[in-house]
Amino acid sequence: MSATNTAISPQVSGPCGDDDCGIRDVLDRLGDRWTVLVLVELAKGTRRFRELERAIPGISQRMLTVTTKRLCRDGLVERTVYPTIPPRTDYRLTEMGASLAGMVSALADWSRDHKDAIAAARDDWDRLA
Amino acid sequence: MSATNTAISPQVSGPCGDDDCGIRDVLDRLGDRWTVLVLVELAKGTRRFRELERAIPGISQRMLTVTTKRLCRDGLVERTVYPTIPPRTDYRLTEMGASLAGMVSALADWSRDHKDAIAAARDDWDRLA
DNA sequence: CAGAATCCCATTCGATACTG
DNA sequence: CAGTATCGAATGGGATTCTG
Repeated sequence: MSATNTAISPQVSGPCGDDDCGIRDVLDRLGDRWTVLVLVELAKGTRRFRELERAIPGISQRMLTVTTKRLCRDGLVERTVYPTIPPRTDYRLTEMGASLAGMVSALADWSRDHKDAIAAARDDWDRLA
Repeated sequence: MSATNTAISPQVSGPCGDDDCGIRDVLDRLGDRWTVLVLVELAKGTRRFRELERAIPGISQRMLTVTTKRLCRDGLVERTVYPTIPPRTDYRLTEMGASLAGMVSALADWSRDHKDAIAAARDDWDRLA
């Protein structure tokens, strides 16, 4: 791998010259259907399993379990289990998770700013299909 | 739950309250295997089909075609065809595409800064598996 | 060179049912 | 409540072949 110079390229600040540095790991999570929504919801504060489920319409129990588990594995979310009856589990962002949520927020801002332009471009394209 | 206070939260500026605004459209593209790499390569300048293919090791002709086409459809990339023999096609970012590439760059920076921490978290998790 | 078309496998995800 | 387990459909993407 070329570990030489990322400083030359003017357009791209310091991302990844030839390979994908670590961005694929991140995008593989962000890219799936639910991770971002869970992240955004947890950015508002600590949530229980059931609260997340209700806050994210359409998510299945299975996918919520899978998604939160992956986030925990990556050190982005912390899980606290209270062995009460009925059981209770709290999910909250770690510091790193909150940091990522900030990035997601920026991306969400971008998306909102450009969603109309994207939709218009698609219309043009599809009309000429 | 309190649906009032997004202004209190310091981490999340103004993303999307309950739904996913337009961010899913963006992440659906960014999330797939090759879009980001094409974006990063085009951020360096105009590229021909074959140049992109060589610059992105492992991509198949099919996926390069599919990926560039999707980017064109979304108005992020412009295609210029020269009806010569042999044919020649130039790809370049639109203004909006360059803007998105900037976001991707920021995300790549974040990924690089945290990839070690993420890897460490995964190791910890997997060790207790 | 720059694709389009086809085949096929792997992964993802939704729905459902069951458990401590 | 907070999960786990299993199954089937849809999707993504690789390899290959063909064309202007």
